[in-house]
Amino acid sequence: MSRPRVFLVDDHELIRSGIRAEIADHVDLVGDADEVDVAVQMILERQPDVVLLDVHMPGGGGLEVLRRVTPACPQVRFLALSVSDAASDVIGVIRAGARGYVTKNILGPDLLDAIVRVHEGDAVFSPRLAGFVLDAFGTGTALPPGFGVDHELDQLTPRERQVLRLIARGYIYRDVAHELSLSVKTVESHVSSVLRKLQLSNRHQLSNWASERHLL
Amino acid sequence: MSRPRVFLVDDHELIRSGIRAEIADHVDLVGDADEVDVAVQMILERQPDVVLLDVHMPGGGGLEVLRRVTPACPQVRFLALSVSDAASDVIGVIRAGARGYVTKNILGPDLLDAIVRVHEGDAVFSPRLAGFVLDAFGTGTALPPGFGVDHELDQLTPRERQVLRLIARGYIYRDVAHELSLSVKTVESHVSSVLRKLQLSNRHQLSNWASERHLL
DNA sequence: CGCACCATCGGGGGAAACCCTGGTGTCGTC
DNA sequence: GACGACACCAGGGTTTCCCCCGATGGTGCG
Repeated sequence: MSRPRVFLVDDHELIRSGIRAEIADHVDLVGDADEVDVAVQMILERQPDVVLLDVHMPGGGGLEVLRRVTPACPQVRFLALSVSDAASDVIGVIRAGARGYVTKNILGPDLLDAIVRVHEGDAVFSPRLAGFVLDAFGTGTALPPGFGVDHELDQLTPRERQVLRLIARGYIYRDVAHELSLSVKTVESHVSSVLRKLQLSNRHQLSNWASERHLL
Repeated sequence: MSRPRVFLVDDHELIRSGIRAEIADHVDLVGDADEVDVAVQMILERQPDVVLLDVHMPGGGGLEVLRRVTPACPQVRFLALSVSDAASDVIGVIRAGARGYVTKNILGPDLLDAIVRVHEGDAVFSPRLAGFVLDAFGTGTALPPGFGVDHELDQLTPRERQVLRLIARGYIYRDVAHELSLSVKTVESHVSSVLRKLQLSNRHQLSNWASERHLL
């Protein structure tokens, strides 16, 4: 596995430069940002392998970044970085799709290790967090591949899920409508709702989203 | 395509060692097992590309292995291996998700070929089975995903394959054009050719087609 | 009852995708 | 040189997609 391309999001310049100094020799730092909008924009452009993400930031915090990037770029992995070890913070970002969570008292080499492991697909937690994270999701072993958690799928109504499945298979609206005995306009409505709820922008992303979660 | 990582499940040590001898020089044998529980456990751990699976085994048989592994690891492909050529056995494992079925009188080189082809996404059946497998599923074309064999991909010109890859990733025509320094009209041309050659009707089906063959 | 949510359907508009026809030029082969 | 395969581009038309707005019922809840 080659050097991970890492993007850094934190609102404190001091912290950013500290982290840079710790990890710059072993990863490719492809950029950093100190606010949500800029971060989202740059991450989408530069497609890093791993985003180091401060959880507490003005403008929605790391959660907002996660929510806006993940639907469009699910292959970008997030490692949350926070001074807090509050359960709600941890659970929040994990549900939003982060692949790990470490506190800022982590040591440089350990941070590096965490980045590498997230890059390779592992989920990484500070030891004292690991326990209750696993508790929160039931058994630990059920978690791993693809932490994503179907929090998002839960938001959909039954009808929307039904439409989603057909759309994801490549049906055009007309055929979905015929299959479900609906009008095309109704199908459009449902698809719009699904796209809005999953924060996707078109049905191509929807197909990918569905196939990544094996919903076929 | 690199050497497939193969796992072997059969309750007869003799058969296992025979198969090992036949194929060990050309694939990476990452393990074997002689009972269902152990097999499931090890397959989940080692994530082979292809599992050679005996259909008749104590403890539920190969079917049970399929049923327990596939939901967690859909990317693991199964090639069923059996002394039986009974229709019910064949249909059963195919429905459970196996990508192929060969009888044990298969010759070493043919077995090797079958493994490689399953690894590459093809579906493989002993010649005398192919007939009624097709019957059982209606028309041949209803069989896939992954049956039609990649004669289809061979039909495409290099440029068409290049366009295909980008389209399958969800690029819109304009972006494909920009990426390849073409006009949108040229991209349309190529896509049209691809759709016609693959007998698909829109780019969404194309995305699915590509992702089933993991061409990303 | 009011209210929120869901499912259904519609209009209109702009962008994108799809389809067909046809044109150019290059290359290799017969 | 003629022919075919391929890559490239264009015009013009139809369909599909996506988004905005709106409307009607049904259902469940405080």
